[in-house]
Amino acid sequence: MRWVLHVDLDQFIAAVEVLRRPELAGRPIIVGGRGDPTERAVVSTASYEARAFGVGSGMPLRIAARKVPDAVILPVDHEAYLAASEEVMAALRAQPGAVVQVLGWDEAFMGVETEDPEAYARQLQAAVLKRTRLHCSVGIGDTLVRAKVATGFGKPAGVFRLTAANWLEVMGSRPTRDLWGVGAKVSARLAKLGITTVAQLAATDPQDLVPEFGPRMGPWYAQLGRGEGSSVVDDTPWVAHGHSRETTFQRDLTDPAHVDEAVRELTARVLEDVAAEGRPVVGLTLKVRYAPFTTTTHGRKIPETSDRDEILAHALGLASAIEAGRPIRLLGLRAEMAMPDDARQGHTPTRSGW
DNA sequence: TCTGGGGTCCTAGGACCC
DNA sequence: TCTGGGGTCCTAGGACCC
Repeated sequence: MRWVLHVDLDQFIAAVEVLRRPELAGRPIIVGGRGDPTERAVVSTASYEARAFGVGSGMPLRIAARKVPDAVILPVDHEAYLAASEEVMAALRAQPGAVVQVLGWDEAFMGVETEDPEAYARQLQAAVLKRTRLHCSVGIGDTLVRAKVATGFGKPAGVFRLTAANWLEVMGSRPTRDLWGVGAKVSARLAKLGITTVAQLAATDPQDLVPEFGPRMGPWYAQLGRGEGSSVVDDTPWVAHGHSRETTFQRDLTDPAHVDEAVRELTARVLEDVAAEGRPVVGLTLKVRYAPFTTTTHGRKIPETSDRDEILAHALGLASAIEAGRPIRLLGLRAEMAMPDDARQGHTPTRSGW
């Protein structure tokens, strides 16, 4: 029988840090920014020991440090995590008959053919541990959504199966927020319609959600409530649509000359990534976060080009939309690239494809 | 209390064309 | 004075994920 497995590394970033510094094992570890809790930055990952103090991803580093007085605070080291990730994915691909769809540094879907998915999962965990010294949890499902949600029940280092047979029994009484793809905003809008639990969402007529969420998202949420959707694991290599870079300024920017300089620098950084792929740029989007917390974007399609000066001129053009004198906390620039004709759209299963 | 950085996809509404 | 209907393309903004 065909199964979907979802593999998720346990506290991945913190675990990688412990591998190269074994003396940190068992200590509360917080990884974020440049590792300096006096700077503006957020937590990338906290070890289980730090999570016990109420620290989690996305929390301002300053606050996390305050919550855990004797925490070990480390800078983010992308290269190290990428290298570890590649070893993990290689271990997954080495499994018998596995189709592997990478979702991020620390997670992947696998399509496998087996009569005993739990045994397959256990063997997989052992193989990953042997090759990388990292622990992972595995969700087993008959759809991508069910496998993904199942993993949460397996953590840490466990295995959990979620299928049509036990979906409502396990998930029915839980809040819609626990679903993959339902965040704070959507769960609030569902609640406004009287839908607060997964069971209630599962029982909703898909068409009834169209007025609130539109023709695609409405029916998709109803389907999500039932745990249904695609069960196809797709290992087509991912082709990025674009690349972006952001900078949070330690002190808010007000001088237009500094803004101009920041845009030039962002453009250069974005073009490093773009140039490495050798595909021309077809659009630019400038993101501006004014202090304290208003974010706006200014985008434009541009005539296809790889010329740095041309791209820079477009970026500076977008920057002219910035409100003069208003303090700026963050600037981001995204470059959209021309897509090869045969490229798959997106690396994550698309909402419509689920 | 102060909110990263890298992505993807969907929707609304305006501009424009026939 | 009252201003179609359908279609496409584009930008802005929102939402979500890791």
